[in-house]
Amino acid sequence: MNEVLVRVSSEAQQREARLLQALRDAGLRLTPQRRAICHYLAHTDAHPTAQQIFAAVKPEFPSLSLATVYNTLDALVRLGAVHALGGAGDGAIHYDADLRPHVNLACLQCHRMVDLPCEAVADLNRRVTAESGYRILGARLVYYGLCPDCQRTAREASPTP
Amino acid sequence: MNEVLVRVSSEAQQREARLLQALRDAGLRLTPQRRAICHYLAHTDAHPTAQQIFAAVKPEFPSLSLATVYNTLDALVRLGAVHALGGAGDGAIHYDADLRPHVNLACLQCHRMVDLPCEAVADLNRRVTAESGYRILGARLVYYGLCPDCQRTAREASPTP
DNA sequence: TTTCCACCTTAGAATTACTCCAAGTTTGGA
DNA sequence: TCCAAACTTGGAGTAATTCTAAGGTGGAAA
Repeated sequence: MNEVLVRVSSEAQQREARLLQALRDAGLRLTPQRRAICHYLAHTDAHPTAQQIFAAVKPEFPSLSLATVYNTLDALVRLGAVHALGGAGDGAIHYDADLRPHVNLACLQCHRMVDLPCEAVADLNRRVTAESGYRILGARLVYYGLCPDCQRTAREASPTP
Repeated sequence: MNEVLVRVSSEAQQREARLLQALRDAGLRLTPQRRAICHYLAHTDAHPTAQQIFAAVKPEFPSLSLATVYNTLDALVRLGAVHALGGAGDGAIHYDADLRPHVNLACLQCHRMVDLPCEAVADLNRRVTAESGYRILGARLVYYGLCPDCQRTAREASPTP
């Protein structure tokens, strides 16, 4: 196992510990279902929807209900432990347990969502902090559009730039 | 009528003209329904959902169909003439005809949300467009934190920064 | 360790936002 | 004016999310 993989694994474990601690601190119970949901959220780089989380955790808990997934996600979002990213064009909400400042890119056609590390985000953070008078605790930056692949598809369909 | 109202009205008229021109330029037809939807979008400061637009325009066009609203909004978003803002917590998509760069500031304590005009947003837009390879059609930039009033309240309650 | 109850999970029905479709209507160029 | 392409409409259909009532369980207190 190389250095990068070790570091990534460590980050995921830290994320998982942070999610569980947030639930504990709020006086909420750590049921096996909630632990499994937090584990999956912390260890994925995708930005899964509630349905995808349900499908991923279901094999481990065959009795798992969608309502439990929604309940847990709602709690984590209200505690500020995960970010809810909506409007990817598929009508679903995507969840992101990575709270470090970054831009999310959502494709309105294929509905995939990816991260974009961006130096300009730090600059925006500084300016918003300085100009707003707010004590900034977090940010959700989502850009919507067409990914390179879907732009190519659209151009082939209608050759009007 | 004072100077501010005149200026606001002028901006709304410019927005409306821009929306209609975008449809014309794309070779789409300017039906009365589409004109009414553009008029409402350009003259509201709220970020209405498709349902709200439908309810607002319906009195003028009793035969108006929701499908027409969605069709028109879809065209305007694809043309980049309005921004689609998802994930407001209500599962619906909100539309914004104000393309000027700004961020939303949400206070976690008093739950008020305000706009912050910010030059740095234009810079971020440029960088995201250049670095991502995406065709950007919209964005939702939300910062969470404590507004000045609630910071003062929090300091008085627990004097540990 | 045992008890107990407030909180949690579950299944399925209900709600809501949005999309699809076929038929009738209208726009805007020729 | 004429007409084909584009648009509108109403209703049915799809998918995400929320609600509800009944049974189950985590974890603090005894």
